Amino acid sequence: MIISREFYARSTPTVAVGLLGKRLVRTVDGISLSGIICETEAYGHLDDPDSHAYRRRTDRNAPMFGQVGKTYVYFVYGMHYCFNVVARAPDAEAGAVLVRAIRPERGIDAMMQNRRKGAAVSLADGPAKLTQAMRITALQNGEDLTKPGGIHIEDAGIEPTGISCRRRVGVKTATEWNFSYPRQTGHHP
DNA sequence: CTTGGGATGGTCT
DNA sequence: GACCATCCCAAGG
Repeated sequence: MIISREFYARSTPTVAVGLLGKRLVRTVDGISLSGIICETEAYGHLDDPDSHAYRRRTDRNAPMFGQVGKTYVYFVYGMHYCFNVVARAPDAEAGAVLVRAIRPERGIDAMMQNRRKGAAVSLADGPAKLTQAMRITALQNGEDLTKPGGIHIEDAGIEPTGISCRRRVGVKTATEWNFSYPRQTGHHP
């Protein structure tokens, strides 16, 4: 079942937690790539100095102010893309959830090729590794995640346990808006 | 295990 | 001109 738009019309941290255990599905070249979301990070608006949307609306961060349930993909460090889901409460102006890690399910061979890796380890356990494995680029910016097509998110019937909240990675603000849950056996993710 | 540096370019000041 | 919501590899404990 594809997740409907109402799911994304709640507070950004709530959606960040809610996305844990959901399945990210991407179809490219007729091949289905999928994985279970296991780490997310919430980014707000005026309440969040480290958010792209903190200062004002610009061409780049415009998706964070747009319709919820769509993607916000941006380019960083001159070579990487990060994949976000636009989500915010009805009374909020901007917000998005960075998906930092998935546990690959289908299309692992294709993901290894996309990542140029010979082994299925650490395929998508980082924001830029994830986009590389799933071939997500700026072309996917603004796509609707609530409809079948190139990319969508669906319920996987998983109820994550042992969710931990930590400070976000790579930013200054001490907001505990990073959410993850461990796999049943082994380490993170 | 941890630390440090290079790659590489768009965005905002 | 500085700053990145990063990754990878090499070197050191």
